[in-house]
Amino acid sequence: MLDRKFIIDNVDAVKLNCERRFVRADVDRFVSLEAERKQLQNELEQLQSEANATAKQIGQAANAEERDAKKEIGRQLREQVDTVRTKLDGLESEIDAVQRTIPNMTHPSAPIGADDQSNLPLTNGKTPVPTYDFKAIDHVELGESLDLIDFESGARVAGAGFYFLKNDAVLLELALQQYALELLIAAKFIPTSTPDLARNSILQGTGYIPRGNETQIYSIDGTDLSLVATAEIPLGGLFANQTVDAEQLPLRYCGISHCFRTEAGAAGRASRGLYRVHQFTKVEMFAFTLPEQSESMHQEMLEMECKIFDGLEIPYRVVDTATGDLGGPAYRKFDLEAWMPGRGNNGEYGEVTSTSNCTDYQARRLNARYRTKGEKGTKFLHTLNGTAIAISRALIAIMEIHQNQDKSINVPKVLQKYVGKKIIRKL
RNA sequence: GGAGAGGUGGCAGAGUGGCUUAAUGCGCGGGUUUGCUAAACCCGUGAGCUGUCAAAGGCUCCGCAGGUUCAAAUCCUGUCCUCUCCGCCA
Repeated sequence: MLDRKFIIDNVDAVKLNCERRFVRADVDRFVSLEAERKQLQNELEQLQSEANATAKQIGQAANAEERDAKKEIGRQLREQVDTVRTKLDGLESEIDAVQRTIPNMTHPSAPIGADDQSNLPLTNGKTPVPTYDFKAIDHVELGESLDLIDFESGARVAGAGFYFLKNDAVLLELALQQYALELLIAAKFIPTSTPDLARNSILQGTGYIPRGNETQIYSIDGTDLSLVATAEIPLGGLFANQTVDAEQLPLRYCGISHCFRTEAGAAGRASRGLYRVHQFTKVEMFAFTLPEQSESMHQEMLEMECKIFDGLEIPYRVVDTATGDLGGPAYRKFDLEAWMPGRGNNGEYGEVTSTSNCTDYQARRLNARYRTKGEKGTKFLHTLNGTAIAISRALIAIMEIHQNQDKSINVPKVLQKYVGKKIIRKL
């Protein structure tokens, strides 16, 4: 969330930002509630101060009479304190609710627009979009033909949106993780394998909403836990309520996790096959930085994503995400959209990675701070996340881009040593 | 899963209802002494919020959340975590 003082001091900028992001947030209400809160807070502290002083006098009182008299005063003061505190608590949760609806500020260069139609294409990957002298087919058909993906059994076992990977698809899944991890480790990212479940407080801290109608999250009944939608959640939780020394920054992590998403309401041709599923495996990058480091870290993550997909010989474009398409915590977001020849009628770009700079918005809610040597106090970290490789979507791109007329698939050179073959053919 | 012990500042560690303004030590910062280093000595040193030109001051925080009380690190309840033992288990 945004800093309260910042909102008060920059009401117009915050309102304009909400408009540009097409978010409805009652900033005026926030301002008036916050003013009310401050006044109540002062009142409360005044009463507490008096009550504390009275309590102290009782301990030092000379005789029982005096003590009893003071006790009565103390009792009354505490009653008033309770009354004010109850009011304040109510106000506090109201303010918090409004504050949560206010999104992060936006990078001045981010394109302004309501949805992904306004995303601004920036660059293209090294691999050109290929032309085929045959009718390219989609990964669902390829997967069926080569016995790589079993959607029917997935549906029978766990419902629509689940699938079995089989045969060489399993090797590809592992190969992609290994490949990405090697690049990441070389770039000083600390590899982790994260919990697939997390406490709801961590979900909330990261900006995910565990329950409610539009939740993307599966929660575990009877517990305080949810299945994670991305390793961003446990990795963000690494420094929840922690303070790190500034010298240690930036801290680069990557995490392998399963990702679980309810995808309520999403369906249709664009979500066919592996594109929108309830479970997939992902290697995620996550970084904690000083404020002045976050922009360059964002570029670094973007470059890593490009490197990974250039290495896989997949054509893609980089887009700068439009204001209306940004998630609440993101200050700026870049997506890689891979060319998927089997998508749509004659191929379409489909999102394969995404990297966000959340500045201090996420850290404030997580209460993740840093301390600078020689300076008093602590400040909020900046957090960034980025997809290194989301297996399901990467598989779509690989299968569809590297397909041959006979429905075989060429294994990208960088993966051959893991898969143990150069081409995947019908058995 | 069962039984027990515990969680206090950056670290160690005292504190069983009011004299706690959380002792003391280490660490850290500054200073004095001093060929240099070391040592000794002196001073300072938790966080958040509020307040101010700056301060002083006030409030909150002893894992977390509640409760009892005029008053809670201290008593009670719940919860999380750690350790020991037992059980189960890849």
